[in-house]
Amino acid sequence: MAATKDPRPCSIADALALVGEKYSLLVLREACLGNGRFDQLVRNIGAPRDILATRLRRLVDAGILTKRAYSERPQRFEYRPTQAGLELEPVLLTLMAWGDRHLRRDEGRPMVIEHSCGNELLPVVTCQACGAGVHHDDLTAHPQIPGWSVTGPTAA
Amino acid sequence: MAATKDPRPCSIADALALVGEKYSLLVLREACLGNGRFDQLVRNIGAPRDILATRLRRLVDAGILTKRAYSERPQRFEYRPTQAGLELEPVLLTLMAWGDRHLRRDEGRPMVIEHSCGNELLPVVTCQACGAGVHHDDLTAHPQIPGWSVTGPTAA
DNA sequence: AGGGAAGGGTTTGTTTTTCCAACCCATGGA
DNA sequence: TCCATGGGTTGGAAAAACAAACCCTTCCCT
Repeated sequence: MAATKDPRPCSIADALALVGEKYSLLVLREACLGNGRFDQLVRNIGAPRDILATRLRRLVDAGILTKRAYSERPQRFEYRPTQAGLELEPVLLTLMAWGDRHLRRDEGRPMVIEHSCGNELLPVVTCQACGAGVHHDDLTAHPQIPGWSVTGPTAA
Repeated sequence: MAATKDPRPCSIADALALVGEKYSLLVLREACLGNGRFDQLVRNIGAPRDILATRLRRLVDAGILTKRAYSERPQRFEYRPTQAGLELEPVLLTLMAWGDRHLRRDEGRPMVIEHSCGNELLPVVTCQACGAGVHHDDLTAHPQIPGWSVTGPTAA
């Protein structure tokens, strides 16, 4: 049996250990928008400068951002998303859509994303195999690790 | 021009203000899995009990979870996702897939999700209008709020 | 040459959160 | 009766966030 004090092994938890700290995903948002300079990040995110510096180091170490000079003399830097960082963008888009739907029922949206197809982007999470939109009731969880079963309606 | 100290208005930031605190999304994960009892949450998440109690209050207040009794005498409670909570599940799935890809290249995955189509779920974020998978280069951001423009390759 | 200002941070000291362990209370079972 | 279970609350110590000030280099203006 699992020892009485370690949590469920989980990629969500692991991902959040990297990008789940306060401001981290907002840093990634700005980097994806092309606003990767330190003072832009400070202004657009509203985070304390020291915390931001800490987050940037972590995200660079994790391979989610890179720090590149956009000017030598004077040295000036810019943070850009790596491939791994760009692959987190769908998480941001999905979260943004959720916020638009549930937190802004009557206000306008602060940002609209246009897809290259010409329409406004409404992100939908689909099953790669069948293409259908994903809904809770269509899912069955299969824990791969002994001792970490699941009890509810999503159970294996 | 915007005052020198308020951040960009953003649904991602607003959503994270609700579910971005440490453990909140893991609570939702367990609730979605059907493990919504206090001691299950403590064990499966590994969070301090007092923090968990705080998070649960916040998530219930935010309308993401509901607290329902599964037994009177003795009173025993269970937290279940609301509709709004279920609609956050795609965020979790997308994050899990990212973690599986980037944080576990060589280990096995801790959990596999089966879709009702019979295949293993690989979540893909698509454009509702055209059905295509979403990639960074296909997106153009249109800020709706004067003063919050965007500079980079995703610019409007 | 002197005096900013911009950019990218670091330092210092204070306020919040987290964390851990212990405790509490009601019911139920041995 | 005594202990276990479930669902928390409490108190004190440790860690993190915060705000404001500071630092350093290079450019620009006069």
